[in-house]
Amino acid sequence: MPATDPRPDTPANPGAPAPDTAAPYTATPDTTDPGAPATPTRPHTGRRRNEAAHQAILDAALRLLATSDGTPVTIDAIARTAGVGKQTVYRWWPSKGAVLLDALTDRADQDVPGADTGTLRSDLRAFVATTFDGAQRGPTAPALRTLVREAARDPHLADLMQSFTATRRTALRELLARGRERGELAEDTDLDLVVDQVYGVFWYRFLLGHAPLDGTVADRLTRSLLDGNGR
Amino acid sequence: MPATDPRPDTPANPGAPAPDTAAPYTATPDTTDPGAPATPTRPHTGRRRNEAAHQAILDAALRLLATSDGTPVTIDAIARTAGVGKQTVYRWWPSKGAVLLDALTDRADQDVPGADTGTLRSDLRAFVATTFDGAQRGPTAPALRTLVREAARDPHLADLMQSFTATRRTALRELLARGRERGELAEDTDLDLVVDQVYGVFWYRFLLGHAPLDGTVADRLTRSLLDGNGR
DNA sequence: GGTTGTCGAGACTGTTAGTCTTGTCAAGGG
DNA sequence: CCCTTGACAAGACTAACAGTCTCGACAACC
Repeated sequence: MPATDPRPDTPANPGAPAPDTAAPYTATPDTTDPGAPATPTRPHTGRRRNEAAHQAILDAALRLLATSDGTPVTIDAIARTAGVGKQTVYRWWPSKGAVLLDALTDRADQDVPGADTGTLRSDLRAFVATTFDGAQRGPTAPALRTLVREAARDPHLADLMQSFTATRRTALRELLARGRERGELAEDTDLDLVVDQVYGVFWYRFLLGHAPLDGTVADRLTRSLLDGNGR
Repeated sequence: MPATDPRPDTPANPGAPAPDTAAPYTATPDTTDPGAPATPTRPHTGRRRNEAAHQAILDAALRLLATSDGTPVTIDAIARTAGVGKQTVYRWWPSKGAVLLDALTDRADQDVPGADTGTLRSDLRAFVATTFDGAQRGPTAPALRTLVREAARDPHLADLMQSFTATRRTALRELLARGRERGELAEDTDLDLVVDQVYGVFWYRFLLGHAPLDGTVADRLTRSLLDGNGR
């Protein structure tokens, strides 16, 4: 995504054919440039960026990320799988982590569930359930787990991930603030703590995998947050 | 608890070169184990283990762990700091992670707060506050953070850490079960979920450091868990 | 004195992130 | 038509680091 892409001109052409294997993608496919670039700051000299290679790298990264059994994904493997030189990867991304995160966000549905269903309880329940579900569907789960593992050692990636997750944290916080304004939460509720209870449980179970993260748990967590467990 | 180092001159314990001290993972220096492990098959020949080196390694590891600014602690650095050969480290610990965890647990007060103060609320409050406090006092915090970062890439260490934390998880669960039997928790309470809410928040905030983990938060979390936030 | 096993020191292997080099190829500009 | 510019694949290279292996010395016991 643009956040990690140092290039000023984004082709904005997401419908790339997405080569499935290590096919060398025929370096003469495009482009005649559909539509003039938005800001032609400079007439641009030299060979143009190979968009097919760009996508091939992201695809390869995501595929490796998804099938990695816990072992770290290497840049060499990504480049080889994409049929691309290593330098081509480093020309467009500053670090391995940036490639990985970009690969994940390139495909992950970016819909942050913040719908207003009328009551805090159902809003919260939906948010939690969607979060739990979304992280475990498709190739997302192993990819995300690998990504976090990499982030533990790569401060650059850790930063990127934090701003990535901040979006969702904010959405949840606003959902809660809405409920508090409606009087569905005690006025002295520490919203940040509630947010951290949700995401704390989520990441804790997601990463350790010692307990489920399903609809039942989403229900119980919602109830616990709103009603407590005492009596 | 550590050391005990009976001077080698008086082998009250004839064989078994020192796995009786702090060494849960038992590097098994010799013996090829298929025989009876408890009985010393041989009266021990050869030079004895240098207990000073053992402690020097643990001390060096803890010091590096505590002063590490996020960068991983290397075995070379530990050995050099301890004035010890690298092989001496690997003779007694199976991996870097094992050394690090041992260094931490060697010093960390192992008191798991499970005292029965009479009411679930105060038990829980004390447990949470002690957990929050204990992790942030002294050299523990940076060491623990580094350890988790290492564990993210080292499955062996991840295992060790999981059994290390299991003790505390169990203590908390029993504390909750006691309260439930007393009727202070709803009978259908999902104890594991409550445990994960506590430790989820703890680790989440501890590792990300985006929000405090102090007495006030401990109070609020306890209240949230027991009474909920809704109204 | 002989055997055994530890010691410090450090060379060595294998892996990986990231850089640099080389020869090539596409897109302009003159 | 050639020349400059910059992307490209391939792969050599550097720098870390975990973990292994070897060596000569040394200590404890027979």
